[in-house]
Amino acid sequence: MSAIAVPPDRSTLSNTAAAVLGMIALGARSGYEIRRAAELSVRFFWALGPPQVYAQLKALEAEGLIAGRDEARGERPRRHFTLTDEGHQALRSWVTDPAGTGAMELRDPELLRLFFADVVDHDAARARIGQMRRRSQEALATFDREILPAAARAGAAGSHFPGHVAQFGRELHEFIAAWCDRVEQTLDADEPRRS
Amino acid sequence: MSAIAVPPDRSTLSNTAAAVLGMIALGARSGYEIRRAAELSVRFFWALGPPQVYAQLKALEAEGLIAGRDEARGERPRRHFTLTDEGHQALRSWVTDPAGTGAMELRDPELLRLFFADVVDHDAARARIGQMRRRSQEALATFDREILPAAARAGAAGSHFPGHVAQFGRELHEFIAAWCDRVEQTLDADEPRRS
DNA sequence: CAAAGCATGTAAATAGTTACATGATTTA
DNA sequence: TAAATCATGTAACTATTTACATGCTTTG
Repeated sequence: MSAIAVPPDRSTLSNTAAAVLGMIALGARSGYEIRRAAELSVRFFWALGPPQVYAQLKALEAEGLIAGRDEARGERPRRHFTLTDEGHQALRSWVTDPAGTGAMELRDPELLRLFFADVVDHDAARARIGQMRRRSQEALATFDREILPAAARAGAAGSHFPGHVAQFGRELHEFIAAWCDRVEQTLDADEPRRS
Repeated sequence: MSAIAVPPDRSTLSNTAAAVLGMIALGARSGYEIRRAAELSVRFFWALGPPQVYAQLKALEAEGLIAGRDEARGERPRRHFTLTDEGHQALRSWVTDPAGTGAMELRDPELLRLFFADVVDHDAARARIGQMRRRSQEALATFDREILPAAARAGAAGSHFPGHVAQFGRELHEFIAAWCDRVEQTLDADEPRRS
């Protein structure tokens, strides 16, 4: 009953390390490019902060999974990275690894408020649901405007799964918006809104 | 364009503080009871680790939002808490606060692997999708066996929103499982599995 | 060429997790 | 009464975020 999610020995990549490695495999070269590309793709199911990106680049290079070369412009440092053969192999192993799974973690302040909405009146609760629906509608717009086009570019370059996953994100928010509509109707049925 | 998510001044509760406060409002008395109840309810959209619970209890009591009394048994310490009037008011303000919203954060190692699945062959990718579907099916079983019954108990005691939110969780995993089926079919259409 | 914005990276602070320590209570 | 399990809490560690520092590049 081994409960270890991600062993700290470096034979297996951590998820964050793999995310950085994978972004390079998809064509991002510098830490900055990784950050930008991640904002348009993995961001919605695996956020990466700047320090994590640079820390992982350092560690991955030390392990020989990526090779960096200096591309500084003047005083401004810059490093460009590519995968080594070991890096490609490590990424494939990580994707395949049947032991390498884990729970989906969700963290949503709006659902949290809704959970406790019995302490306020129905109008306030309905306001929360409206807020939650609006948030998903804005997310849908972001997917259509930014994330799906970026995934389409990856698809044109031969990588199809970013598109599948982006589509998942879009449909997830459609599901949430539709759910908000349904609870709101349930609430209205329970206690009709006084017009 | 104030980008501050949760101001550190204590006129507004942090989400985690509110989660603890809310669990007490719903009837949990000790840190331990909060932890147990949280595992059966808010866990799936707002996880709470033990140290966070006890840290928040201390802070909430210092602010006068909860009142604690000693209920030790022998050498073993134990404290039972109830909301003060200020605590009730703070919880209502937090639930209502229109500025108190934030992004839904998702973190899913399985989606992350799927995102990079172009580096492996189709059978390996299909295995990942199968893994993801199975995970949601197990989650569905947990909802049916534990989370929905707990929410029903809360409903019997007069709190209906836990039930709505639990239902959201269940339907979310139904959505995910159905999505897995659909991508798998898309993949099979693209490259029929060699039987 | 000055100002604005883009590109690159890091330090410091915060939040969250893992693992454990230990006393009470139940059960064999 | 010994062993197992339940209940309660904490110390130490790790991950993540916020905010910033700074140098290039473009544009008015």
